[in-house]
Amino acid sequence: MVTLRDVARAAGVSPATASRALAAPDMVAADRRSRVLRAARDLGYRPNRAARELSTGRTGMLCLVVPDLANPFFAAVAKAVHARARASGYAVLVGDSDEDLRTEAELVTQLAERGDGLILCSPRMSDADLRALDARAPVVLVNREADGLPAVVIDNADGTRQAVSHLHALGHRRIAYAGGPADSWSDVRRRNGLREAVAALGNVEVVDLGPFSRAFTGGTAAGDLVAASGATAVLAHNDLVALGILDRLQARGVHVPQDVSVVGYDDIPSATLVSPALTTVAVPLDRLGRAAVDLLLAQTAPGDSTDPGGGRAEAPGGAPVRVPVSLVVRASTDVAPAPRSAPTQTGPARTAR
Amino acid sequence: MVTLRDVARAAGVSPATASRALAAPDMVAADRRSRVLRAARDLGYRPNRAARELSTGRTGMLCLVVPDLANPFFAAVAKAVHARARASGYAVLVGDSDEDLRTEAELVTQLAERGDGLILCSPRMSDADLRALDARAPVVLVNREADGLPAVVIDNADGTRQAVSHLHALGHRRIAYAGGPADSWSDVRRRNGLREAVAALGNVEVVDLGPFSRAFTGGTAAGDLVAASGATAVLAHNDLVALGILDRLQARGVHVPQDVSVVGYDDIPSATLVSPALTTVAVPLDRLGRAAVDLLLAQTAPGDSTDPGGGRAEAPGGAPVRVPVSLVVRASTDVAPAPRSAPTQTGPARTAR
DNA sequence: TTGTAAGCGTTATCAA
DNA sequence: TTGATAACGCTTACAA
Repeated sequence: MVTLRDVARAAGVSPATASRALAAPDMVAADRRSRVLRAARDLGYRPNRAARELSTGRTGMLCLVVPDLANPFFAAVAKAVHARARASGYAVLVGDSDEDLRTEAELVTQLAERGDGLILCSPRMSDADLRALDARAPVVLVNREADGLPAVVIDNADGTRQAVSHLHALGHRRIAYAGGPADSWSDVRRRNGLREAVAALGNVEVVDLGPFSRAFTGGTAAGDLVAASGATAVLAHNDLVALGILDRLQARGVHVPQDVSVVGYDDIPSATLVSPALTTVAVPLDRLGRAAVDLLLAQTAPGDSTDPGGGRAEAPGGAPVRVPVSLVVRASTDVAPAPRSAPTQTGPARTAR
Repeated sequence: MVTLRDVARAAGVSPATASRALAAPDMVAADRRSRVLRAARDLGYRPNRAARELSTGRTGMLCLVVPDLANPFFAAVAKAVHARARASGYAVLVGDSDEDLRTEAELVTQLAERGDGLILCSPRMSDADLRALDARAPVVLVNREADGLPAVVIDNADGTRQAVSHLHALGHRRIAYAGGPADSWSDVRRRNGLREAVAALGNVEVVDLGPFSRAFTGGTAAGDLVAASGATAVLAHNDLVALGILDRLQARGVHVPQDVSVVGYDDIPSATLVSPALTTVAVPLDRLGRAAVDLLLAQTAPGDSTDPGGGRAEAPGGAPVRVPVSLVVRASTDVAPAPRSAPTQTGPARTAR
């Protein structure tokens, strides 16, 4: 193994100069610098990570913990985090908690001592535990808020607002909502947006179909209720539920969008793989991931001076970064509602595509 | 920060004894051991990773590089790798090459010096580059073979064999194949399986629809050719292509499976989100990932003695681990083929569901 | 600008 | 079984 001493010797300088020539080129005279650089190249010098870490206390790695890597939602965040981290010279240590609180707790404590900071995606941990963790290593929350911890969240309420507004514009006046689990942090917020939007509109009626599992099967169950609800449109907690509804409605001979319009949330890739393609509230997962990295690096950054008004990233403990969402209109809401009459009739659409 | 010296001092022993008490408990007297353990606990001692790494040369991390984390195929592998690595006390450094050769090359060299070994999933690098990398750090290939490097691959050919056999049993005698890119390592093997199966059966005819992009859109293009081919069944390179075919056929009024049966490959989650649900060759991604970790750890393992006939994992440089695949029959091949007549007719199915 | 030398926290070697 | 002590390879005061 080639060490810095070897390079220094070959270049005829001290190890300190060699170190500086590589890390802080401006601090060393041009001729010596080039000698060092060449020696390093010739010898195939690769700095020893562990030694550097031991000396500096920084690993150049950040940790990302998600509930499920195989979930397209979190996979997209992971991809974005990786890209942004890499662009800043960081490697990514990834943790999959398998949707389990205990696993999550173990994972974060293990990873905390391996990286320079943690990005926690939809963590289930308590606020207190999160704060305790933050004392060990800088933490950034994604899709979750806790006390004053830096966080980046989706503007959940605004998404439902947009969806309702879209449906209202199409003429829908009776809209069903197929919500997620009652204890879901995001569903509460999506419901709030729904309530506000409806209140603002005045002439819209909402049928709460009740909570459903956040999966395709949840949607299957919801589908039957939609058909019986007399609603001309349904807004689902997320795309998986919406896809389940779509499938169930079609199996029952209810045409989408002619008889019932369907709107999802998240815009997972599958939304475009079905017909009709799903209108949905697109969540910019890549922005979520990028913002999280920026927030973390802002805390971790060496130039951690007071920096008055300098950095563009949120100050630690500042207000959460709220990422905007946007409705993507596709075929599943392509037409105006049929006249409000029998719930499950399959009459001709008022407006054909 | 609490160091090992602090613990040693508190326990009234030397740092060396403290180190041993924690790492190799049997090497130290019971009384001292318990004193050290208690002191460590009381003081909240957390060993410094960097120092340990510097001293031992081992990081306790392994690196995983995939072409695309957001691809459900690779996401599943990543999840499995993570789970298996964690069970063995390893953390996972993840790299996403974004399907780009240059990025992949940079990534692997960067990661190689951070972990104890690399798992490369469907790498695009040349055999020579892979060998060169292996000289730096232990490498295990997934879904790729190169020289004598340890690898774990899918039994691609067998999957197509199973699919053809299934279709043949249903009565199909004219089968279309919508292949992937010509330079695809796996498509070549899937084609081989197809050829062999057809040769063995004797009375089956294959229509090669040509290469398609491995995406949904590739399937859309293939769909039209299927309809025109006069085939009663189509086998696609992968599920995405199959889904595209499904969508296109349905848009054209061709009923699946009554008019044409469709079979995919991979069994991505979306395969069950469409109707009819997709019959497909299921690839056990979790086994792929687990096997890869086992293979890597077998190389990395400290007890690297000759171990005659001991370990259950493949010897480095041994034959690639070949993971079996299995056909999952779903609705998209649920009926016997309609009588061979006009290519795109939408006549009634011979057998209803 | 450069060099010397003192760490960084562990593990491993070698006597005792 | 234990304890000094020397690595491990790099960074960084501090001096020159």
